[in-house]
Amino acid sequence: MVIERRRSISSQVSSALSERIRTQEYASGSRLPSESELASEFGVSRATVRSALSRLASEGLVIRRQGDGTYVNAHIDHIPTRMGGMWNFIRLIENIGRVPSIHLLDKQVRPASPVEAKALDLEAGTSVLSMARRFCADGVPVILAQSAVPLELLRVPAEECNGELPLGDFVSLYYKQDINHLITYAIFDIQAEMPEAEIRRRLEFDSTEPLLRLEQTFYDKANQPVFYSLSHLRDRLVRLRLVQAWE
Amino acid sequence: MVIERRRSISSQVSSALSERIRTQEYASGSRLPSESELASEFGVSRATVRSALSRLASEGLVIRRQGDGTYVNAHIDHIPTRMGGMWNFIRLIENIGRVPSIHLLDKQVRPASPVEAKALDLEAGTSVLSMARRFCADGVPVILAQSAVPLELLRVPAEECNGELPLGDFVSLYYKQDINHLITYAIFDIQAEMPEAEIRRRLEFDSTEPLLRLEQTFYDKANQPVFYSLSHLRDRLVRLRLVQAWE
DNA sequence: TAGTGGTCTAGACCACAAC
DNA sequence: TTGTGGTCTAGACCACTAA
Repeated sequence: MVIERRRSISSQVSSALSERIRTQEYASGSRLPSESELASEFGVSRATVRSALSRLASEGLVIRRQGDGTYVNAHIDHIPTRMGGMWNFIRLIENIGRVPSIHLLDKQVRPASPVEAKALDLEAGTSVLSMARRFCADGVPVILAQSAVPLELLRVPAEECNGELPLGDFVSLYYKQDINHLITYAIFDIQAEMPEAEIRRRLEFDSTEPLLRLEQTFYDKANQPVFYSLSHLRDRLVRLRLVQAWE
Repeated sequence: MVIERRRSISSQVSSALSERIRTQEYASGSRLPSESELASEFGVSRATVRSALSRLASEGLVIRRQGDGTYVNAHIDHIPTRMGGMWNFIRLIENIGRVPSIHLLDKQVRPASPVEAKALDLEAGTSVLSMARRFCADGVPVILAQSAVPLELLRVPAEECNGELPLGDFVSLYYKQDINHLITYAIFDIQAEMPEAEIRRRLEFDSTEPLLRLEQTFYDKANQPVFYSLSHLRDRLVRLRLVQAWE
């Protein structure tokens, strides 16, 4: 592994390790080299290796046992969504082994609705870029997302924004700041809901099955909301699964 | 703060800091003392303070800004559930400002159902302690939980287990190992569901509102499942909200 | 420019599990 | 007993923000 200067060393080490797990170089359930060995191999301090391993452990990818060793978590192989993958619908769909696609149903600049204004901490009537998007798995509609972005945060005109990009790309391309430097945390609200006719129509199904209603608000470092989205998921088709690791 | 030897120093520091936030000693939105100042005050190294602050940041309780300072997250005041609080129904109910109570509806030792056997990685027909429990908020039923524990993990006879204890207490009292040393991670599966008549009856409501269906499996350090639970939440009454902090 | 948080190091000691 | 991960320190330097 070539150490670059741009990214932090511990982040590069953790990427390298998770890559080895992905490629089965460290087989599922097997024990990793000890922290000291990894430190020698990468030419970094043990503290740096520990920082990298902590990240993997918090994702549930490895399990650390004092006095014993660090092991690849065998159960996690089949878990599609780690904590934090909840906002990433593309990954959610890929994780069930389907090919994801995004279709823009509607895009307009309009005054924020009362709910959006409250969530985004805007004056009533402030303009937002509103988009309705449909996520499909192998062409089957599975998620409907209605999102709102404060116009003032965009560095390009709303007309030039491609509404069929994943959230990460969208933010990287059109926001005034990079997503990694922009978003620090998000709040999710999960409910079960019987969808209205309009939502059923847009998801192209007509049964009476309830949907997962997922409300998401993303905040930046200044603790200002920068993205709001209300989504409906056909949870029979795309599963919402999370991993929670203790410390 | 008196430093004890039992708990780790960083854990004690993080408890002390979150207590100060709770009591408004550090007001909502205000800046905390710098890491160096906190290190001097507690008489520990800056690295230890950083470790404590990292925990709070991952819970979304504080926001750290390089070159600026560490701030109490003002938005989090109204967020009832941090990531990881999902398994704690008592806290979920307290967080909406209600008084929680647990009622045992059913308790028996029986062979694991196929679903339970699969989740708990048991041979078909292995005995489990099965409990049906109802959680109330101010006396109103809001959550129904059906749990299964492998009998062999208990250090007391099933008859002596009090079924009206929160999960943490239950594990502490009756499992062969302490919960903090036992459970390392959990997997959650969330769906929306129209409840069967039996579930509606036990939750004492009769409308056609859909419920959140929450499937939880807890794993120990040896990566063995130790607790399985299938719950139904009246999400109109008790909200499922999560905070996800980036690194 | 001063002060903040972010990263990294080298070394020490401890708690714990396997042998 | 040996080797593992868990904790902590003191110090250094960097990246960034605010004044």
